[in-house]
Amino acid sequence: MNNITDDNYLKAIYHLRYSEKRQLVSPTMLANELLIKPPSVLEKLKSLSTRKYLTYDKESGIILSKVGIEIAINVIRRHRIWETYLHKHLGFNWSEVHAAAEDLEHVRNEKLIDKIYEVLGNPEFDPHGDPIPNKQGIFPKSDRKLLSSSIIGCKVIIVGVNEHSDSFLKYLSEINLNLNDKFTIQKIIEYDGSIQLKNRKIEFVQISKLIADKIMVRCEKANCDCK
Amino acid sequence: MNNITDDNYLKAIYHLRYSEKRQLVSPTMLANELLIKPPSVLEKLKSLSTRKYLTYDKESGIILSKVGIEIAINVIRRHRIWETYLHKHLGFNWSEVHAAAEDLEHVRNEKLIDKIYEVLGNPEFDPHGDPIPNKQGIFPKSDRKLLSSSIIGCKVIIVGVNEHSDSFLKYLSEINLNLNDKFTIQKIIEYDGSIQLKNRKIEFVQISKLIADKIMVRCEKANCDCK
DNA sequence: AATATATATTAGGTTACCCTAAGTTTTAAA
DNA sequence: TTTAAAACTTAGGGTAACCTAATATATATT
Repeated sequence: MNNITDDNYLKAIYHLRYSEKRQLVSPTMLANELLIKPPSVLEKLKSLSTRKYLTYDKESGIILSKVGIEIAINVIRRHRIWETYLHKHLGFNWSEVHAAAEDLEHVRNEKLIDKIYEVLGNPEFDPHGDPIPNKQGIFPKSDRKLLSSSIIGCKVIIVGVNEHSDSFLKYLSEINLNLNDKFTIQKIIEYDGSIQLKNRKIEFVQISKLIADKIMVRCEKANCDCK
Repeated sequence: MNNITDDNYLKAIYHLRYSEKRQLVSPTMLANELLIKPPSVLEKLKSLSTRKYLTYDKESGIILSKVGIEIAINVIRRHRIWETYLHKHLGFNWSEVHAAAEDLEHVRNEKLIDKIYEVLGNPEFDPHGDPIPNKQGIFPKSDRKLLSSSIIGCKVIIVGVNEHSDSFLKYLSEINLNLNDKFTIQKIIEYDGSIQLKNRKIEFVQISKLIADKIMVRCEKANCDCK
């Protein structure tokens, strides 16, 4: 609880570098991510680099040190474990867990996080399908791909989303797309990349490419040609 | 999570005024309670009084406003609900719950606290026997008195403790005194006020006045002369 | 009452974290 | 390649929350 600001900077840097996969993380990108101004970021970077959590220079951008990565992964771990707990044990839905976890992720009580992790049965994925690192900081493997990269005939199972906004998650709930649902790809409209899906319960649903780009799936059709 | 410092000041003032029952709360008392220096307290009091959470002058001392009391009670409520949850649902013991709850009490997520309160069945007392205010801020009634005020023959049930330190709680566990245990007062040593207790499981245990002053009990002997 | 002690208060300083304004340096477009 | 736009950086400022040192005011003690 004492280093909330540190937590948030390191988490944001990690996110840009390893989730959004930017090969260079700049101060301005960080400023946008954290909704603060670049000079504030510059100042904080000095402090974080003095403490060896990262290095920064204009050519290479911001690079987390080993310790910096460890801290960031731990914050992410706490966040995702809490999200899972709120969802599974306390009846929070998809779109509610994130906000609460934003606070809970800063509570550094090892016994607490170990305990709820254990109670949950050491889950590998949170309610958005995001992987939960184990206590050693290792992320579980998964063969997820973008729904938008599916082809006709794929039998996909929804394993995650790349956007956690309220409006996005509410939309998915409205059209009855939920984590772990299975669908067959019925048709792909070439012109705009829209995708038509169906399964037993849902005879027909069409989603735009924009949406399909934010949904992660695993294809379970044997010998499918999808990559 | 945004007003952790406010929370802690208001909680400490409330505690001094209503739990320790000081009829006047002074800046120095607050400083000692919060482990900071008096000038820091004076400064913060200005801010809190500007925002109408309290008034302060040397004659009357620090007096919480209605809103100030409300906020303090809410912090206490969250703290005690979390303590209860950690104890009942997550296997934390007496001496572990306090530290974790110190952080969790600052998480202002109404749905979260409502939910765990509900899951617990709207408990009236926390694992230390302290009363949990309901959502309206009303504390449950209880007829607790100090163990040190008991007399020979009292049949007491331990309903709470007035100190939450690790060492104190560990000592109680060591001598096998736990919340809700029942004992008969066997003997009181006049010279120093030490008290000898027994029950089915424990043939003999003697505790000093210092300890007895920190244990709250309810006497269940009919027509007992104890006050 | 005089003195010692404790409390209250003011003054001034530090660090963390944020800001705006204004140059500098890149990068990209014309 | 000159110019315009974007990103980087420095300078200087503000607020919150802490501090020490020093003074003022009570409160006790002798």
